[in-house]
Amino acid sequence: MLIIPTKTFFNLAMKKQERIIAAAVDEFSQRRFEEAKLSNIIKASIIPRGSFYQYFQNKKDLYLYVFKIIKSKKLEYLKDLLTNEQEIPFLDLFKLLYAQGIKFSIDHPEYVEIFRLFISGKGQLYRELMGDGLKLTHQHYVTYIEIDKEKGFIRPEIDSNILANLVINLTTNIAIEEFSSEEINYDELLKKIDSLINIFKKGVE
Amino acid sequence: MLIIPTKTFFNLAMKKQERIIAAAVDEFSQRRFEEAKLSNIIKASIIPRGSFYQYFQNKKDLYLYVFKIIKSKKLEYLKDLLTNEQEIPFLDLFKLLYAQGIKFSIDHPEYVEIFRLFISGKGQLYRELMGDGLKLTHQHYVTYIEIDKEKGFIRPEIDSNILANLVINLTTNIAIEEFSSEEINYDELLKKIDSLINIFKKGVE
DNA sequence: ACCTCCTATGACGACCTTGTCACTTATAGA
DNA sequence: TCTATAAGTGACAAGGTCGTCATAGGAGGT
Repeated sequence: MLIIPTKTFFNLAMKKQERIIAAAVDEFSQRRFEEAKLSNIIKASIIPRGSFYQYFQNKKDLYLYVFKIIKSKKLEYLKDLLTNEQEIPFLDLFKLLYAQGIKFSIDHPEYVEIFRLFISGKGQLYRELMGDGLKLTHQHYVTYIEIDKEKGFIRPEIDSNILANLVINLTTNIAIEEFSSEEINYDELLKKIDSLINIFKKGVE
Repeated sequence: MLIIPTKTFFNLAMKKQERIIAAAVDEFSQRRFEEAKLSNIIKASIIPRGSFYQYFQNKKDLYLYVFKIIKSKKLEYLKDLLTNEQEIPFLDLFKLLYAQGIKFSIDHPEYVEIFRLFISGKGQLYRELMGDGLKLTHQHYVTYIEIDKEKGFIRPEIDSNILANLVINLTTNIAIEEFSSEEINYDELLKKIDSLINIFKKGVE
């Protein structure tokens, strides 16, 4: 999955590179990959069609590059948590991850939109890029959950797989549904998350 | 949102009508509306291009008709529950709805696939067809939850909106993720649902 | 046999997309 | 100033889409 914009692309003036990427982000956040129009990107970044093909092999190449940028930006938000050095209980760790995810959404709504379109596509690209990524995350979570069970933080009857699924589903779906469109207040969001996590912790009854 | 295949369509021999719908279901379950190709449907149902436009105004018309069929079939599975005459507690009602939803998924995987593509599209069509449908469901659920709170089935501190969201998210997403691809055992599924509902009821701690 | 109404048919126009290619311009070093 | 290398350029081919239209076919009534 090597992503190679041409050497030519990197030789370009920074402003030009940025203009192209910005145009691509704009287009890809409005239309999923298959429907996104290179013509729009070209128009918006004011480069001739021919030039584009000197920077990237094709539309997909550009998409992958944009995706790579997004991925690394998101990682910056999560990297401290992902190691879980302090062995935080699973649900608390999840709360933090969730909160960081939301922070990311607020800072970069277009990126989130691209990701949302990507996720919901479930097309060939999805399988290509995500591969077993989600399965790994799932396994990861299951491990944390099992550890929590041993420590007595989580009841042993709970099905680890189902809980992990639930939680993954939350991050990929609810976060977006709930928080992307309307005007957003970070502190209020944190309260919502608390509320949500509490449902999981104590149950509703 | 009137859907009108032509009178001509209904005059057609039943077999022919079914052939066309089957081809449409097949195509629309593989590609979302925008990407679905009329050419494929025409090829698969072995009718000339010109004929198609005597049965339906256009691609969208056909899609709407297919969608209408799916909707009514799904309603058959849920109709007894939706009235909630016996005033079943919310989470138990939800369990039943969920189970019926899964039964539907098993019986009509192609329909589910069409619906999944539709949901994930979030395009213009989505807004047109769903309108405030989901918001109504949400409000519906919130009402049930509040009733349960009064009855003491649900703790009053629980945020009704968040719980309703969570539950809606489950029906539209997890059911599909979890249960569509692999070989399926209905009884085992029911156990899984129980397990899931129990997380909500009792919490994980 | 004729006339009317409904259905069948596929070539075609209009449109749009991606990627190519032959050609031009600019830059930088000798 | 000359030359080599890099970047700029847009018309165009190839391929695909949807929806139309002019014409053909068939069934039934008079």
